[in-house]
Amino acid sequence: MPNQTYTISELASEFGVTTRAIRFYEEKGLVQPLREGQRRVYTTADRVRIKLILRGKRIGMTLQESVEVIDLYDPLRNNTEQLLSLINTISGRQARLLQQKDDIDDMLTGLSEVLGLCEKALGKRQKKISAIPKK
Amino acid sequence: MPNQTYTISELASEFGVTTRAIRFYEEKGLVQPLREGQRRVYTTADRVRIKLILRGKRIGMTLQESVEVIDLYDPLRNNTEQLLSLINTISGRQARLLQQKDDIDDMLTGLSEVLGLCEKALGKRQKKISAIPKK
DNA sequence: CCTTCCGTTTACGTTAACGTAATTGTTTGA
DNA sequence: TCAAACAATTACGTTAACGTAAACGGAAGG
Repeated sequence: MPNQTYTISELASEFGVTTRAIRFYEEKGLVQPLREGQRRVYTTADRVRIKLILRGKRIGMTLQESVEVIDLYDPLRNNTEQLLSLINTISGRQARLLQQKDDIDDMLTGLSEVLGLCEKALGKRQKKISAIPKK
Repeated sequence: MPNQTYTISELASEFGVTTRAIRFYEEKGLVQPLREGQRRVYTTADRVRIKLILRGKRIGMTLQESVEVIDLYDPLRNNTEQLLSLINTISGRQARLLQQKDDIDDMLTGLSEVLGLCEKALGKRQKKISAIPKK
């Protein structure tokens, strides 16, 4: 049943974004939902694209970069030169992603250290650590 | 010899950013270099801050977020409530970073698959793959 | 002395990614 | 039938993170 469709607000609430944002993505050509009269109708393919776009955003990519990455998947080239160029593009992306992982690991290491200090400083008086309500 | 100092253009070229960017960081209070007359003089501490800010940027953090993370390190709190709050903040950051790592891994997996297809499609005619000059 | 090379300040411009109305349908349940 | 809920279009506003240009100052070298 991948023939399911979605309304804009369904997708918006599923992904935790506004309908404005999704329409904006359409303005930018990132998705092209069908229409049922006036209303937009999103296919599962559209849904996946939006999901990938948001994944890109989470790691700091621009919308354009996200679509570039997404577009690496589809009409698989046959021309040799294009293939070589594609390989190059992919390698570049991979390198950046690995750099990002390193950055994240460094930051995680630092945070763990601070966390350790906190708990140590706290352990002198407390045994139970109750979570603080978010916000 | 951590008493070294740097000019703005030294740091700019070392980090591959413009002097304008570094001055902008100062405007935003992210660094506070000394002055030698009119000229800005950066200490190694300033240099580290800038480095951390740029690390944050690479993984999609805003400048504000970067300083927030940096500021988690310094005047280690003693108040219990503040410590608990700090632990919470750190936990939140860690969660986000782990999410980012997952996103990156997913993307890397996808890219590797496409890369595999490329090389397979290419292997039928080519043995040597010469790198394409950048841009 | 003059030019060239940093560096500084001030200030307006720009791009991305939406937010925020305002106005106008359309459908649907009471 | 009529208001409430959801959707669409149009258009101006906003924030972050600089870019770019103008105008000026010191110093170093030929």
